[in-house]
Amino acid sequence: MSEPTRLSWTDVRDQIRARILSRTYAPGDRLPRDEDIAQEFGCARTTVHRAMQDLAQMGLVERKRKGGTHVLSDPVTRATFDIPITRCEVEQRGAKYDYQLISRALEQTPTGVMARFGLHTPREMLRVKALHLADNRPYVFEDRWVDTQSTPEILDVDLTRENANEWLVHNKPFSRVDVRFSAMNATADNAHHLDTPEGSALFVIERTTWIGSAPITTVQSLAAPGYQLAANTG
Amino acid sequence: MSEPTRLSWTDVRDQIRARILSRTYAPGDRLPRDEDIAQEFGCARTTVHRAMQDLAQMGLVERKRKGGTHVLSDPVTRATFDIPITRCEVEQRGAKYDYQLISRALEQTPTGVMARFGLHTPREMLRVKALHLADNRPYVFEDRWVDTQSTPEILDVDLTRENANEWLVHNKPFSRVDVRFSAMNATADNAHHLDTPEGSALFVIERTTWIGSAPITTVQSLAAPGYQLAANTG
DNA sequence: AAGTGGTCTAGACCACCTT
DNA sequence: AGGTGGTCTAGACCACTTG
Repeated sequence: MSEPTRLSWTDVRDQIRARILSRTYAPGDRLPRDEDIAQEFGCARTTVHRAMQDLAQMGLVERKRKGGTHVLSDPVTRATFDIPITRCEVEQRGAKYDYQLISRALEQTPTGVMARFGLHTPREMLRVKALHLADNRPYVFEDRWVDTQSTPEILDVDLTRENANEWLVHNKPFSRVDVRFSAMNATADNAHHLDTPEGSALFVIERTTWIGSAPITTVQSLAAPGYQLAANTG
Repeated sequence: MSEPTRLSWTDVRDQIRARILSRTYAPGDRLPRDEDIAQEFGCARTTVHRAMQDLAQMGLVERKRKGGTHVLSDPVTRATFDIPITRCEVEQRGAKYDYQLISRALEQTPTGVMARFGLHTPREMLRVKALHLADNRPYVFEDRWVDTQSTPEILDVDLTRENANEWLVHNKPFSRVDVRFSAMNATADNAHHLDTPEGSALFVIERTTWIGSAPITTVQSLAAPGYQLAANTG
């Protein structure tokens, strides 16, 4: 007798997904209750729950207590990106990594930086500009602000030798992060550091972190032309 | 007696995360076995498992059978983005949405498009250029290729009235998607459609979909200057 | 008020990976 | 070979939210 192996939650997930793709469950439809699906597949309700949890996280269905499970009618594409330490990113491309400190100074935060942190009053922070190189070519130019109230230790770090990006990642855990992507034309200053014509289109990553509600750092990373960020597969 | 309420998996997750943030469990460290943690917290192993699953997905720890659970030593920032249907995006900003078809023609795929699909030989596809407007101002210019082998129905759609973006999302489910972000300078043609100076930095979203291994569509969306994409919070 | 998803438990077995 | 995470089950109770 060919007894079928027991269904796993991924099997259930894939079957349900197939039904959604084939419009057996069409956009907007309400799916059967977990318990009924469990009965149909001959598995425990927990297994169906695990499958549904995954589908909900992928953005395929929406689940509400009492409301049941519905196929989203205007599906969104959900993509996840990993933003590694710049050195790791460079080395993973098989390139030689180098780092140059460009400037380091205490400055009052301008309104743009205050907005990123959600602050209403200016504050003195450490501003650090630095360049990351891959195979001796400019790779990413970063303009960073570090809050010296939450992170006074940064003042003692020799940033000519140690990279603020890595020092923070290794020494300053954060509890909240905000990430934004955009594009901008290189200013004369940017262009100079990145060795690219003024006005070049640069890919911009803005990353701001907090510990609790206290600001830690915000950084605007400008990637040299040609930079492309790919979503995680899977 | 104040009997503490039973621990939920989110409580366990938050406690473990706090220990990681406070370096109780430092980067590279191996965490205790799930079962030991369960005993410490006085809960079932399943509950610890659920908590760990979440931490692993956040990119804070790595789990391996037999190898145990380790705190990642080079943590990555993981961010999730939702890319909605353009109309929804515009309407959610409280703006009026409009759409204009710019061109529609059968063309041989150039090498760039073949590469996005992973094809080795050129193929004739339907190329559709269109403009999305918010409050009568150009918002996103899209340059799309639709595979007429997998999606012949597209040839019968009146794209002057119906928007290829939405038609595909509602009628052509996909099983795999690739998303990439970059930046580029507006060409004369782009600049004209987006009503912006030539050379403006444009935010670029490339989105390619397949059903099984068959290509469906690939689209390069160029956002008007000022566009910014924010990661999901939470 | 009642229906539905969310979670917890305890135990069992499986599958992968390191040693 | 053995240790660890991964999953399944069956049952129970809880919590949200809709009618």
